[in-house]
Amino acid sequence: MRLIDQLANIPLFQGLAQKQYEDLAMILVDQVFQRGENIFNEDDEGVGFYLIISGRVKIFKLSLEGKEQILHIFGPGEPFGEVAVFTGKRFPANAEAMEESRVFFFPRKAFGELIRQDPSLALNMLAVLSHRLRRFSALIENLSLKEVPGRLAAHLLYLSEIKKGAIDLTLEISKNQLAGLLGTIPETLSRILARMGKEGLIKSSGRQIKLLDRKGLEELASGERRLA
Amino acid sequence: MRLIDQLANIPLFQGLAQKQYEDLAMILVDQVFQRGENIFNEDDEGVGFYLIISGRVKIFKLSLEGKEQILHIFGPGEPFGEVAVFTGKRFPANAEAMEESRVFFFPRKAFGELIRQDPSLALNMLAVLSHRLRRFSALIENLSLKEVPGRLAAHLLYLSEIKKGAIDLTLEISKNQLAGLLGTIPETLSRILARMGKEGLIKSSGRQIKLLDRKGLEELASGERRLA
DNA sequence: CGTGCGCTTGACTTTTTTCAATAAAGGTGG
DNA sequence: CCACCTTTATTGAAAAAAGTCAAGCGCACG
Repeated sequence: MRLIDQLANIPLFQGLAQKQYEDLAMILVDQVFQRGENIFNEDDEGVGFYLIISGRVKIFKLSLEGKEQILHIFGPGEPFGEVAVFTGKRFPANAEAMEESRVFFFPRKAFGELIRQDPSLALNMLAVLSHRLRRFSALIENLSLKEVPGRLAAHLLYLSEIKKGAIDLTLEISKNQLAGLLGTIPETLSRILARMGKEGLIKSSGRQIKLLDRKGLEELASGERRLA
Repeated sequence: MRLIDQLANIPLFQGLAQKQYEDLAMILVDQVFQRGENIFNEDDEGVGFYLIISGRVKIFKLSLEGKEQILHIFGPGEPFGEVAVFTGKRFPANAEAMEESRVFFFPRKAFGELIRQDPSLALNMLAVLSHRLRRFSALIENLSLKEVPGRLAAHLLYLSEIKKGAIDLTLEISKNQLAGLLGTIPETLSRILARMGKEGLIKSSGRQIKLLDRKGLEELASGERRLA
């Protein structure tokens, strides 16, 4: 019954009845995707959703010219593709494994039954979606209200916050991907990183970034300050 | 029983048991806001959510310099502020009545009880949130992947689609607000409208906009074409 | 009838992207 | 372990897009 224990540790499935775990285990499909492998594409039929067991998956939009805007990067324990399940429409974005990733796939119909039976599951799912909407609000705010240095500063502070205020950060993604996450391109990111370094706000080498002037970064993020 | 009938016609409350309508009617607070009146602010405690009965409400973020990014414009039958209910955190944006608006307020705790009792209510709410995430994905895509002419073209086509393909559109909001919705400023919007007119894509006067070259607009929206 | 707001236009500045070239890093097979 | 090749990152110069500032028009509303 290893599988059931695994499910019980997922936040999304917290606090369910034993029977629910068994049912979940019955309907899921265990899948593995290789690094770079495509999981689904925008406009594919949304026949179910996924839950990451190990690895990382990026959800992104693509422009005609090939520029990509990353919407999310998800890791273990996080579900993705649920929106299509509840709207009954197609996936609104693409999903690709960033490294070898194991995921559980939950078919739409069967999962719908389960959720109908257990309000806790529905409430958990509501919390997940709400949290996601909140993150999107922040992303939209950044994209439209801040220029790139502000977005980057906000992102660095966010990373630091996740690490309980740590000053030494290690990027978990390539700078190309970070650019995609910030809604810009690698060249621009590179320049801004360099400028932040010159102004003594950060010290960056490779994927290591050290925050030297937190207050300065906060001012940048809020728009009170700008880079020379 | 007028109130209950009113509730039964709201998509969010579709298909509930009679008892649920009575309960909903018991907990709601009937409120009216004047044009321009503030309903809640970003970072206010999320003590409940709202449902619009009549009027229109805009949800928006504000930058330090006062530029506003409109996240949503909601009308009758649409709920707003629910994210705070399910995350237990503060509101992620501001809400303001765009005209005299009547809303029902549902206190967080009481509503939580109801949702726990009725999976249909939870499922409806999931559908609403999913739909919203989908719209946000589109907004993010537009903000980061398209330049302003493309966003405007996409928006005009969207308006036309809502009107079943009508060619004559009437803006329901001021151009200032349209600018906020598109993530730009009034001056830029004004210029682009003028350029689209010169190129024979549209004809605009005041709040009337006539689409003259749908294919051209589609090309703009997808990035295949650009304005001279 | 004047004040104010929404809208437009012009000139100018800033920010970001594009294009191109090069450097550094990382993995693969010999 | 090294040479090779691909991917990732950086930098400069030029072009394009959007934003700022300022001025002016027209229309609604008190």
